[in-house]
Amino acid sequence: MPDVEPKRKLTLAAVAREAGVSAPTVSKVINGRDDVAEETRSKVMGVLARTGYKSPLQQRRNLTGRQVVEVVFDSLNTAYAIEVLNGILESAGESEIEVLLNVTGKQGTSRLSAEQRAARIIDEGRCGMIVVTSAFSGAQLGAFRRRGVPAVVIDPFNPPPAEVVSVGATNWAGGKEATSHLLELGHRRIAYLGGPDGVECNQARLHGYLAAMRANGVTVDSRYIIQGSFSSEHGVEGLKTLLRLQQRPTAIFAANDSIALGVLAEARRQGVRVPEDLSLVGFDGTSQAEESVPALTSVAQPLQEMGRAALRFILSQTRGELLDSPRVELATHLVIRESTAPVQAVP
Amino acid sequence: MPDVEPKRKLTLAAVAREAGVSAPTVSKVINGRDDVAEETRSKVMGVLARTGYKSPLQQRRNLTGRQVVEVVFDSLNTAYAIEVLNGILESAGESEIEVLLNVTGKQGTSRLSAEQRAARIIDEGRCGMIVVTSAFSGAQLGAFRRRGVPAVVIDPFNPPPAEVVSVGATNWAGGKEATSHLLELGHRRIAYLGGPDGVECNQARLHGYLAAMRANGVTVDSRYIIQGSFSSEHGVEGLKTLLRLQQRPTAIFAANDSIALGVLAEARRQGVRVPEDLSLVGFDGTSQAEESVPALTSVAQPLQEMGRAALRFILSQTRGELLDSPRVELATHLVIRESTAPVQAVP
DNA sequence: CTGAAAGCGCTTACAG
DNA sequence: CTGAAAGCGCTTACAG
Repeated sequence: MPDVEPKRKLTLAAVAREAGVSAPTVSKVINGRDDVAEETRSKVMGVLARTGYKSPLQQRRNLTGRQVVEVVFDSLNTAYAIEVLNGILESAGESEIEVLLNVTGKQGTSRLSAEQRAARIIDEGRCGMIVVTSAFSGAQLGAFRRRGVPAVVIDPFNPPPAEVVSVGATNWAGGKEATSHLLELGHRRIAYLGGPDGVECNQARLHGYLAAMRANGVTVDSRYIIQGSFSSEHGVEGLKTLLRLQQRPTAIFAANDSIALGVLAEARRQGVRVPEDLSLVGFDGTSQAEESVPALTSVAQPLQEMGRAALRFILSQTRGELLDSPRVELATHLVIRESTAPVQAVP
Repeated sequence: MPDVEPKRKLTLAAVAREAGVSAPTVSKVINGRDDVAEETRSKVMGVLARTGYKSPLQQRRNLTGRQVVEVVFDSLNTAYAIEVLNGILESAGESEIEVLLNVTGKQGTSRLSAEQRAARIIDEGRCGMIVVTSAFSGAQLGAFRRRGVPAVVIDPFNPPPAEVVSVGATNWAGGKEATSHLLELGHRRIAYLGGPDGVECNQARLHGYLAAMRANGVTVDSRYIIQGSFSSEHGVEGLKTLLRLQQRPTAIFAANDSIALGVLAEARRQGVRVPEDLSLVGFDGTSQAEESVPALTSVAQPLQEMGRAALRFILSQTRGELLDSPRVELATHLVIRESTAPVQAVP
């Protein structure tokens, strides 16, 4: 006989009845008055927990107020960030979740300490937090977990503590695929224009590149590896440096599309033709790569899907579900466009 | 004798007394019921605003949380939107206001009616709403105002009702300046690749163009005016159409940078050199214009500043201040880069 | 469209 | 400590 009582609204009075005390007594327990016998208090607390009583204020919040997830970016000035954000927003729209957006800028993690922020998130009944590229240290992320705030990190700069869920892409495999593509086109002098040295996804891409080179028995000239930042400026400067070499590379694998577009712009200024004189592969697969002339061959990350996955994981954690793995990597795939071609006869 | 009555808590009943109506009536106004005479409603609204009445829920909320402003975009897929958003976020950060982000997509104004949305905004103690490019009809915006939700519109597609504050740029003056620049370079065959026909800022830019042409005694060939959408595809198609004309234009004024970049990409494919064969001016002054090759001459809008201004106006309204004008236009300015040059000897 | 009356759910003041 | 009674502030149902 299933429990199909006509579900009346759960009031303080009902809790009182259930607990065998008066309404004022329940009120006192809820409001933390101290003029309640310890035995009475725990009896009432038990009923409150069991029935899941919510004050009208809380009920109201759950009715009108939709759940809110806090999303923190270090910056919104990249196509990468926008696509991830769009994925989160789209997914949030479907789940009727609202998105509170925070951009911390380079100065790091804004004025609030991790503790203050965690307290606020709990206080205001938010369902969790998504952190995109850095902005929080491992220690800070740990603090969230300890306070019970569901948190998911997308492409963390450093490996997060084991108990924090993180979402990324198969950067190593992507780097390997990009480089293999160039090798298959006959290129051997392939340069790598990387992002910030210590950042994990950059390292993974670099090592994918190295793995492909090694697997093909190609020795890497160390001057062909130039780490820097994920910016078009780095692409511009990187190409300038590479063109000054005696042995110019015939192909460049750039660690993201911004770098690649910087290379493309500088190549045009220098009269270096892409792909005739120089093949070029980017990473990210942003719309910019598609729209450039020549259109850029690039390793596409499922950025929107990463945003969507992050939100999904927040919701799972909110529901108390356990995730299979604290680290999820979504597959990248190489999109071949116009910026890569077979190597020319080497002079 | 200053008014130093012992400040009793401001209740709904007190507001009713003050307004000379009953408590139920005030309750109806607050909850947006429609069975209230317009006159009564405005009388009560006046007292509510003057006394600064807050429902118990709101009172509670002001104690715990920070203020939240809701920001609604139709899409986040343009550099334009990102820059406006960054302006809002920056300004919000300084004022310790949080930003709730909503993207409605093309389907229009999401699942919620204006009434529901307004109710939710009030209910959750949000301080107002910024709407960027469309997403709400004039009638809907009016509904917000009637419910007392401070609202500011940035670049509305249609002129909003008089009582709604809107922020934009001097589109007409900008269009005129762009066109004058081309005229000064000796161009006479100047085409206009516009955005959606009915959208106000596009019309203003078009009429700025027409005004400059007329002021210089240049007759406009109607085939040189092609309205479409604010997209690079429109630039691509527009240039194709223009190149099929017997009398090709020597210059194009594109209604935004995306269109201009579409023109640039197609020009490169067709072997049309910019600026030697074709001068090109965009509008918006986004970073894309700066980074393209050749760098794009463009009418810069102070997009970040527009975002900042919108948030400022929300806060003024929240404080009950009256604005000097319901419409604010920030100045545009022409940034001359590499995509414009003196007209060549005409064949 | 308005408001007197009844109602709701929680809290307060206080007698026991 | 407890709870009957009064109170508070808002909302609902409905007569006019």
